Amino acid sequence: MLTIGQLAAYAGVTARAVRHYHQIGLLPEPERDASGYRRYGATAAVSLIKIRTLADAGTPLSEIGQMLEADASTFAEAVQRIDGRLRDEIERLETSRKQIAQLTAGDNLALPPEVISYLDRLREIGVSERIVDGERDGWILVAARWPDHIREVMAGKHAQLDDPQMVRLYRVLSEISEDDPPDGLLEEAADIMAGLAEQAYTSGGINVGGMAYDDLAFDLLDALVLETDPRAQRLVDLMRERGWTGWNRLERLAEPPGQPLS
Amino acid sequence: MLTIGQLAAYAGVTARAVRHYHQIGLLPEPERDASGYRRYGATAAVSLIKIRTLADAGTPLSEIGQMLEADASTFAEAVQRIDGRLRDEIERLETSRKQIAQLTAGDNLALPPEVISYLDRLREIGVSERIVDGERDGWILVAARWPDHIREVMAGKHAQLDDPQMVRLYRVLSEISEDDPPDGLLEEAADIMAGLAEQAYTSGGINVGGMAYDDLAFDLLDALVLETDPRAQRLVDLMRERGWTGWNRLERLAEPPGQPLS
DNA sequence: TGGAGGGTTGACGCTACGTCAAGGTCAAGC
DNA sequence: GCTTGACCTTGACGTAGCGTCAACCCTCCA
Repeated sequence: MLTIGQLAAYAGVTARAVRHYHQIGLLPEPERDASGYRRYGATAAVSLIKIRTLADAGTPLSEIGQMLEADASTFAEAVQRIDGRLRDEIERLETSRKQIAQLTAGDNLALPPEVISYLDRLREIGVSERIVDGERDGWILVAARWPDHIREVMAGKHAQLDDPQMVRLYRVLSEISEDDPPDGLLEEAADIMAGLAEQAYTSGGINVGGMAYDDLAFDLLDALVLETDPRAQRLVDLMRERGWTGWNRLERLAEPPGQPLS
Repeated sequence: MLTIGQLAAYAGVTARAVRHYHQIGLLPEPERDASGYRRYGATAAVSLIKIRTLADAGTPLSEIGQMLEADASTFAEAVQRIDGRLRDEIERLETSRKQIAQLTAGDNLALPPEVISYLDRLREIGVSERIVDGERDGWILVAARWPDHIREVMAGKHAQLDDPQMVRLYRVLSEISEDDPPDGLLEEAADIMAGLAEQAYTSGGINVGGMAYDDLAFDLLDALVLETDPRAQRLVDLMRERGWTGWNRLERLAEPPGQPLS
């Protein structure tokens, strides 16, 4: 007669596992000896080995009991089910591995390559790291909201960088984001933005289907800028003076500036 | 400002998940509005998306916090660790799939093919299903104890089946295992066994290195027989009268039968 | 003004055990 | 007979990542 430890050792499991199988009714509780110890016979050893065989093959404990009593066809059916689950799980993990491989290449954090190259180009232009970080976070929001439009949008943004005015704007914004920016820069930035907005307005700007102007994401983008640097509010105000409202999605004010709206 | 449900929807998770991230300190608790609702800004949305990106790639939540603050090399290191764990997990599941594929082929329950063919041969010979089941359980114990010797052992057992006496023994045992066996069969079985034992004894029998005669497994095998059918005890007694002790591991008695041992 | 559809905290559930805690038991050596 | 170490007992909490009640409060819309 075996003690629980001997039985467990024979089957290559821990005593705790055996007790667990008792608890869930998978292995019947054996007789106790005079001192209360569990005492096992050979059939228990056989049962335990069968249980471990199925468990090692990926069978959930909750199904092992039925499988041990099942006929051949029911058994085969169960095996199919379990194999299918294993396959799904493997597939999931393979997907995870692919995704994590994408993350290895720097701090891109799930951003598509188009965005990464745009950020790199900003750095080349001399845009401050602080601004680039802000851009990155913004694009994270955009990529989450419109994963299928991101390439189109980025193509447009890349083109915009060919305009020297846009480059100038980014550089001015970089200076503004410094701890102690020179005076007058805010106004200069607002002037450039207003010019670019005018240009975009007449040429039609970047219009991508599926990106509705009243989308929550635009509000989030605007909010993100203000959360990142509250001084941005000043720029918004200056733009309003110049006849534009909003930030990531500039719109021409209906009323001329200086006039009360109501 | 977003409610928890809106934030969750934006990132493609459930509100419960967001609360969970608060609980474990992965995402900071936001301000509450007048009615106690959590109110989130854009940075929270960015953080949440970053968290999900890493989590979807298989990063444990407990490590995501540090990863988001890590520099590039620390980050890459962590990615390596996680990828390694994913690889291990996939390997484990692949192994499970292979094992479960083995189980598909009938009721073999992880027995090596040599044992399966032996059991099949027993059935061909006309051995009762009850005896075959008992044999199967016995071989499960043997295979668990000596997985590396099972082929050797089975070769010997296959050879034994070429002896008509052994075939006769199995058939007699089959009859005995019936609910109402004829008289005298036990004696016949004992006679055959004694003869076979004598034969094995003079020829040296099956000796496989690594299988010590005092092994616990032999006790288990003997116990298994008695647990499966207590009437086997009668056969053990008859064998003792014929000068043999044990069952799966017969040994010649030192004293002649009928003499007191002390 | 009522009801639907949000939100709040608190708690248990899931898997397959690992790991204490606080004892009682057994076998061996002195 | 005593100690010591290894083993047994039950009970309970911990793990990962949330899902799912329960019981209640808040908001918005017809």
